Amino acid sequence: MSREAAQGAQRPGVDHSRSDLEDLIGYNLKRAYIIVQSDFRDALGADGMSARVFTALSLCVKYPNITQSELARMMGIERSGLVAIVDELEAREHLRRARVPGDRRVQALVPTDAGRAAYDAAIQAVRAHEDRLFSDMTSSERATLLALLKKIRGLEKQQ
Amino acid sequence: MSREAAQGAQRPGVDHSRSDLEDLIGYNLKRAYIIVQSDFRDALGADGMSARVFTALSLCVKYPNITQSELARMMGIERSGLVAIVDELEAREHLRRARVPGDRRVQALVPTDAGRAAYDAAIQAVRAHEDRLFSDMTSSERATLLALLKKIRGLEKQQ
DNA sequence: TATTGTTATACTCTATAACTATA
DNA sequence: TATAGTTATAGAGTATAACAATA
Repeated sequence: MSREAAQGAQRPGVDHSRSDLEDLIGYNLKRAYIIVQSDFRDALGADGMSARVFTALSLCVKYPNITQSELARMMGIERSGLVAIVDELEAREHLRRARVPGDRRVQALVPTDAGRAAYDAAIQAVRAHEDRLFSDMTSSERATLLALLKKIRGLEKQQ
Repeated sequence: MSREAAQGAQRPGVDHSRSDLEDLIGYNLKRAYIIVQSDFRDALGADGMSARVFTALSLCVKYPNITQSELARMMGIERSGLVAIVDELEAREHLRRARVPGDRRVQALVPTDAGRAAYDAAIQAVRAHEDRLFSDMTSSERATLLALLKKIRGLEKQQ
């Protein structure tokens, strides 16, 4: 007899097969997030970019000459936390910190050709990872999920 | 003129208003997760339980006499990581480690009356937090989101 | 005074490896 | 040999506070 069955037997008539947790969006969001992030890591390999480095590179490619402060704000992290991310991308020679004429406080982030190529390869790998992981979900389900997640993102309180 | 507009002007005809990231489930999942977890923390207060401690207590209440190994497996974390969680719950006097007759290696986790009361209060606070945070979403949208997140949870590769 | 990038530091969460006591 | 709980340790990822350079 399994432990679960043994526990259930302690309180007859009560369904122990589902926890309160299973009804919580936060709990399900966390568990789903862990699965997807784990698969992302596997897909990009041992020396691949982490999700946050990939995100930073994506935004630098999309918005060349973005400043670190702007990038941090877009990513929802502190400026201080971005330093190590930019350091890594610079060490990989995917971008460089460029001085901006007119404001010597600012560092513009400029992707290199190698950085753009690395991003193109990475985004293909990431799309392949999602296509494979979510192959049991229909396009409609994926679109619905995306829309609902964006709705949650819209609920964020502005600070 | 905004920076985004300035950047868009650099490559006419290309829509820079949306990043590749916005189409990725993983990215949206992460951003949504951060918002919900942050609101969870605010809702439970400065000396409230963290999400993982709340989860552990929930499972202990639901499955009294669960072992630490079983609880770790249910939570998807290592046994070693559970020690600090159980330590905290024991320090709060929400549960106790009980010796099990017949196998002296095992510690059964038994919620106290105070633990059950604390859980009842916490689950109410958590439900209130989700009801408030997701008040712009219909019951149908929330149910759909839950179902899709559970579908992702079902994709986890078994180790 | 305010902002940009940076450093120092600490905290949370997690994992791996090794240990002990039991089985 | 294998398992349950534990400890030591390290690595992400994050935040806060303070600083120098610059505006």
